[in-house]
Amino acid sequence: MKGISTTNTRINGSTRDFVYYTLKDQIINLELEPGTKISEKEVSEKLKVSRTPVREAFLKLAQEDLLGVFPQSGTIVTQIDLSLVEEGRFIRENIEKAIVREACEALDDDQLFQLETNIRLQELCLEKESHHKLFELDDEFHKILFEGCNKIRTWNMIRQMNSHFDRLRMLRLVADHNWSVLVAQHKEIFHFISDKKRDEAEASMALHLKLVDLEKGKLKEQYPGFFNE
Amino acid sequence: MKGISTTNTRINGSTRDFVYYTLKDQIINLELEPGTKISEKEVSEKLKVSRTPVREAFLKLAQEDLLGVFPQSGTIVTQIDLSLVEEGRFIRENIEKAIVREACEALDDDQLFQLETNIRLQELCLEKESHHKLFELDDEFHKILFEGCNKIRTWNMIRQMNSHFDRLRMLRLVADHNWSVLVAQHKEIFHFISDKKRDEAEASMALHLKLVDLEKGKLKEQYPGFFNE
DNA sequence: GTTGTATAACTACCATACTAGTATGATTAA
DNA sequence: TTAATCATACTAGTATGGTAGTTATACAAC
Repeated sequence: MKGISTTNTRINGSTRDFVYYTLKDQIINLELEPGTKISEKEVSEKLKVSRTPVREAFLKLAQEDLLGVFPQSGTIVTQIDLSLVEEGRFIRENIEKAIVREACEALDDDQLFQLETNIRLQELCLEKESHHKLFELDDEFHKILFEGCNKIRTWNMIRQMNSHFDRLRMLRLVADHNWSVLVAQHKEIFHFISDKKRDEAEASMALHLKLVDLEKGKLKEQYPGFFNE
Repeated sequence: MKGISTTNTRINGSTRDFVYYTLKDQIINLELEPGTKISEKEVSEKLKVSRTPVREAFLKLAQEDLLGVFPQSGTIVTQIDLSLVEEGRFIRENIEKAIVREACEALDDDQLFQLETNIRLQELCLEKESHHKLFELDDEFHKILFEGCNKIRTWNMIRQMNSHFDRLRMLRLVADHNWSVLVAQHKEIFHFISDKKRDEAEASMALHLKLVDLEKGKLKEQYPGFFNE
């Protein structure tokens, strides 16, 4: 039961979404560690809601492979599955390579400005060492690209598909490896886009999304028990 | 309420999944036409189950954008959204181009044989004019490629993301346009794979997934009311 | 010590009752 | 005739009770 916060601030209107976002946050941030056993009843009591919305939140999280539901038995926070991480990465790489090419043509001045602003904020996070915020800005950066290409639903799909990838990203930030590389790459991608250098932008993006890959093994050593197999 | 079958054969164990697959089938097959209004209570009575599993099936279908749920108001089968179709197609194209390249190396003899068998069956469907079966075989063909590359979950994700695309594919088959082109393309892709011609395979796949695109407008004219905007 | 079994304490699943919004249509007033 | 209001009949959202299946433990037999 450890880690389930009781702060009751509803982000969204519906109870179901409130439970969903609360749990997802805690899972991605690894406050709810992989392997932790949880139950509908337990969560419903902690969050002071009935079991129905909790159950529905569980279903959604199970679809993202963040929870493993075993009928009549129990529910656990899944371990990080490296082959799932790889599939997520594979999807992101191939989609975003195409996106970044399109972005070279599609982005308007306002969106380019948004990217620039975003990068500045990332640099600020480097100084302040606030990795949570950096995590969000990283997502935001990529999201802007998808918005510019009118493919926001594609982005949402990727986000759903990449929960395992996200937990690894979070680990990487916490483990305090070179954040600056990440920001530098964003910067590079931005410049290639605004210069409309499609091939370079694509290559840079591909490299960017291979970063995590390299650190997989290291992280698995550092945090065994978070991983399966 | 038209179109909601009452045959009570459980494919899967859980009531929830039974409801989910029943409804999804009917939506993709356009038995439940876009725009149709349905309600939890109505479906639960027809299928003789309680509202809870129906509700949970609704949630899942809503996540795939096949149902639009309006709180305290009602639920409808969504219209086919061409921009969603395009996003689905975009994803498939970029992922499957990468997959088919990998497939040139990754597929073993057994899997190549599976593809060959599949194509034979497709040809049979051409003669028999059974478009439902052809639809399934089409999916199966692509699925084999993903399996061969150890990316089955990527395929599942794509399937989820492509419900709108699927409805258009179904329309295309029903509207009885040249099915033989489709089968011929599968054949071509197969040969490029077994000959390990990566570039040609990729190009062929890209073309294959652009087919639907061309017929969009035609189908929209033929079936207005199925589409939004 | 090991194995088999009964049982008690869980679990998620499903059914149903209740709540609170929303749309609609009749009624009334202008 | 038109516009506003209220009653009513819907809807999905939430709460809760009961069921059937699983797991773990205690204890008996070997």
